Amino acid sequence: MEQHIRESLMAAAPNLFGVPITENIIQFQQTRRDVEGDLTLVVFPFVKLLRCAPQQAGEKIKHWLEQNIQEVSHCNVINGFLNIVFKDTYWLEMLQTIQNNPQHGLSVPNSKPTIMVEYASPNTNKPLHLGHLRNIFLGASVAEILKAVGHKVVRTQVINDRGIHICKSMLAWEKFSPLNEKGERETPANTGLKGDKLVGKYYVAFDQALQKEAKEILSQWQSGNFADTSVEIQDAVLKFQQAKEGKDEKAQAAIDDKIKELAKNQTSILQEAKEMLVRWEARDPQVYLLWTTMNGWVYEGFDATYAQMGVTFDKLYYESDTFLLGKDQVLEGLKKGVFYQKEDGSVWIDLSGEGLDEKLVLRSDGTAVYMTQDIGTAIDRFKDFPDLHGMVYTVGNEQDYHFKVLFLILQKLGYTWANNCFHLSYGMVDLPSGKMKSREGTVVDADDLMAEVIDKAKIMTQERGHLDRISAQEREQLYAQIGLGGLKYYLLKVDPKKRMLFNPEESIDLTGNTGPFLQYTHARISTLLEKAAFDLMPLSTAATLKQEEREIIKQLSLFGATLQEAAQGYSPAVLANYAYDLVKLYNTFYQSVKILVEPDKSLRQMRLALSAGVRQVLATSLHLLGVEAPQRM
RNA sequence: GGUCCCGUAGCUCAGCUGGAUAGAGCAACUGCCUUCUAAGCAGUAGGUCUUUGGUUCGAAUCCAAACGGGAUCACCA
Repeated sequence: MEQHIRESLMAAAPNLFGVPITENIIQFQQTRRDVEGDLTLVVFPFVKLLRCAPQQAGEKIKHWLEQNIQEVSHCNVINGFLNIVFKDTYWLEMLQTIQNNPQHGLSVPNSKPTIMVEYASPNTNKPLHLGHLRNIFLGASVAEILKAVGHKVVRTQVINDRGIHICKSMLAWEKFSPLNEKGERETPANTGLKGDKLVGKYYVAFDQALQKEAKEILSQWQSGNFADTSVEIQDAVLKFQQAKEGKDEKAQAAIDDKIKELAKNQTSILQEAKEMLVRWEARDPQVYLLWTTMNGWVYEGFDATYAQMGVTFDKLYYESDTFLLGKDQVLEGLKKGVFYQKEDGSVWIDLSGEGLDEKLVLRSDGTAVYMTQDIGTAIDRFKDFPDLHGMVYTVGNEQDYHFKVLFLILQKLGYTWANNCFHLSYGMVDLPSGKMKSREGTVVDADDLMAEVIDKAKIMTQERGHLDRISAQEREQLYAQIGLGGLKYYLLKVDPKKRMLFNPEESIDLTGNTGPFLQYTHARISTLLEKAAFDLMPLSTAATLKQEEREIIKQLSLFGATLQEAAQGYSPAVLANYAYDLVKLYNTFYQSVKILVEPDKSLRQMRLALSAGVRQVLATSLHLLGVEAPQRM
């Protein structure tokens, strides 16, 4: 409609104003809520052109609109704003169109290029936590949104299944696991523990042992005992200790940390873990068996968590398969002059021209670093999926710099698709008590949180729900839908790039801007339509619309554009806020108007159609957010 | 210190491709269930949009600086 008015106005401009106008003069915006109108044209840009007061210019356009645009009922000009009111028939036809199209707002599936969306990407040494939840819900939702606007989507994750941190839990399990009466070490089967939890337990055990040993070494150093320490380390420690003299508290603490780091490196347990990594890289059968076994436990645990979360993946990448990738590309890039080599053999890229630093891409011993691997993996993915057009990496904002560099390197290597790669960077999740720190035990476990939220939903639903016609089994399902729906919505309604506060109490709230609030409205409309035995039928276009009703149709008509905006900005929050606004409008309507008991048949039918439209768009929105839409609650 | 992100009501957040009197929710207070689900609705109260300059007919929105919070600057991943 905007486009229609814009084009007509531009075509008429030479006659109407005596001069042609450009597109950017015609600026539309949403009409203020306290003013009559469905669409507002900003008059100011015309003022200069026409050399008259805003009021005059507005009146002129107003008359033209009223006479030449069929859908316009009337207009008013206030303070340089031209508010256009459309005819009721225009809105009723809009409602009819929405009603006839169950795909309203969505694009044709697979009509746009393939995008790979990466999210989750956990380490296999500990269970998933709250931070992962934000990551996963975000990535999963963005994948759905991209699909809805027509992209083909490949959902993927990289499983960080190798490295020193994995060896730590393996080693600790070998060293510290008690034996049962059959002489077996602890397993998920003989302890009943979830696999990822069991492995995580030993990762913690490793850290405790490491801290303990490091502490002993530190106290030896403090008392001047360097018997078990090499001369180089001793020198370094002494140097640091001297450097502390005369520094402020903060600087001293920083130096202490460095000394502690040295002590940790001296521990026998860390040495053992490093040796284990070497043996893993040499494919030592014993270590490999241990590795496969323990990772297997973790995968079983993760699968259970993902199932509870309701997320899936189309393709998995394992770091153990990909960690050697990228070296060839780096060497090739070296030939092409993209990279350069230092005397010690290490390979670097100079990004100072782009305002960044120099960055290492290959160690002097020829082994790969994180960046090397990511270069290789990205290129590999485009080989795996020849029709791939771009990628979305859902990774925390502490890696902003890394991805900036990665995309630049890929560009410089000549991969044009690098321009279609996007780092979906999201802020950290804070707790009211501050930052989550695994060492201080303030990490919120994903499984625990989901269970808690479902439990709370159960209690609250039993208090106020309408459960009489729901079977016991369906009730359990409903509690999970409400609990998880609330949690997902809570994490997704905030702009991804912003750091957010996780308040455990608010996350399971049912009132206000919450998941259950949206679900409730969906359930309420569902039972309403069921009771009315609602069926689609042509609407009478003769009805007069109340303000509440036209507001809703207007909002429904914006769904497609909102979806595009959410896709473009990779922001489920945009969609969440849209859905919330829609629900608020509907609830106002619902409370102020009779529907089922409305005696006028065509009015009743129109209001039911309106309700059905809201339910349809709401259900779609919730689905795109990964939130389930219950029929009753 | 360099670079990047953030700063809006007591709290959590919208609004940010410049436009009218800056919006929600929570918390507080007042009403509304003998009528379709009150997990709802209507209302009251709460703001120098961190500060200072600049651009503009017009700035929460754009630019610059300052202040405050965070991240990041490894031959770690």
